[in-house]
Amino acid sequence: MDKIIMHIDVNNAFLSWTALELLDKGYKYDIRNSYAVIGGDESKRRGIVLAKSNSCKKLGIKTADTLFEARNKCPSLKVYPPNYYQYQKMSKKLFSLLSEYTPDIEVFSIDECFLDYTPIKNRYKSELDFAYLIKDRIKNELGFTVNVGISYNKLCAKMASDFSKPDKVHTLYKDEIKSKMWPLPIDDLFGVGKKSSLKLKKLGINTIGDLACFDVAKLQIYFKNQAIRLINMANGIDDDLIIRKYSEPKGISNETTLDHDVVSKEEVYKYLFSLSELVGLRLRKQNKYASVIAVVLKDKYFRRKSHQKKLDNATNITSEIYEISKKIYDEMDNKDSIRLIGIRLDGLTTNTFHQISMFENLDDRDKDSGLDKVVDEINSKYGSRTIKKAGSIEVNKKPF
DNA sequence: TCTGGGGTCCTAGGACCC
DNA sequence: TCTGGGGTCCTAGGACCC
Repeated sequence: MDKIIMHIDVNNAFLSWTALELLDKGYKYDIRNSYAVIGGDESKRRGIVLAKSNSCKKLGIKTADTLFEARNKCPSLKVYPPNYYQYQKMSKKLFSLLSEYTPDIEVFSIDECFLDYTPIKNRYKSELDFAYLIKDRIKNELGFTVNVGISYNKLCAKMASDFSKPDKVHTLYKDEIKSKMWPLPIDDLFGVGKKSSLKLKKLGINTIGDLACFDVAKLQIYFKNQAIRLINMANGIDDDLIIRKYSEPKGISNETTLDHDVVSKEEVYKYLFSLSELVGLRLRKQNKYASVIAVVLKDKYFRRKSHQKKLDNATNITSEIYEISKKIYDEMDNKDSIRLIGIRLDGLTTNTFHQISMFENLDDRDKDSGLDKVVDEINSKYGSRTIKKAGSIEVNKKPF
């Protein structure tokens, strides 16, 4: 018997959640009903659209547009800054409301999740009944709207929740694939982005239905191993049915766009130090160690470059992360002035297989590890970044 | 005042080993 | 004189997602 999977997706999440925050603070009107977007800080060169109201959408404003573009499309546009603490708070409220019904929930992002309805289906009249129940409860109790997609696998549930918005429940059963999904433009298929859609259109594939019926062998010439997966998806076939209640992160990264392009090595080092602190703290919070450290750069031409190093011994010590990332940066021999810099930790393990090397001073390592612990404790007690080590600069305020 | 930040997965090529 | 091939690990970059 098929499973019944639901996908719950908050409509204009960041905008809705900021709207609620403002109403709470006594704002007289609801920014959801106006020409408003949530956008980054232009003076810090982060001026893009993170979320938009429905009226803005109608004018053609898209997520990730520059605010400059957005204002061209809508001169009376109002821009509000994101508040990630608020978003986290609302996200928690949403998922805890849903958890009242079942533990079988996979959090997919801050504003989306999958829910396995199969084990609880006998408690309700129908899946539609249940979907409307949770949708309306969220609207009435939490104050924002969601879309709910119902299907027999995650892919199709997600496709369904995207059909028409806001505040809607949609189904996409097997016998509805042809009528509801095939007419959609190929760009609407989950996993098909700009590059792939361009390639597909050159092959005459313009709708999901076109792809569903396309010759596999011919598609393989252009998409190699991805061809079968693509055609399967267009036919609503997705073997990933597992609801992952919690999945271990594969990597931890922090990156920051600099408010001006930077060439000086000393300045780069300062950013690397702050980033090391950030990723190190997050790593230690999870009781993990990293065995790969990568430094990521974006130059003024928006070209991304990265360099990584596999460590003999996994680490979670800020000073080690810093020293290694400095070395990696030096090896990159970067000559361009850079716009963004980041550190990514990969190959996360729960223990460090530390081998004593001849040149290593274990006392130092213990000292550094102890220092991290003290700093972490004080920061968690009195608010993050109460303590900053010398030379550290503010790089990021996001709590996640 | 033009273009974020945090992720995952895939691919291709090189090194190295047997 | 000609010139294996399979497997694994590592790295850099690309594509895509929210």
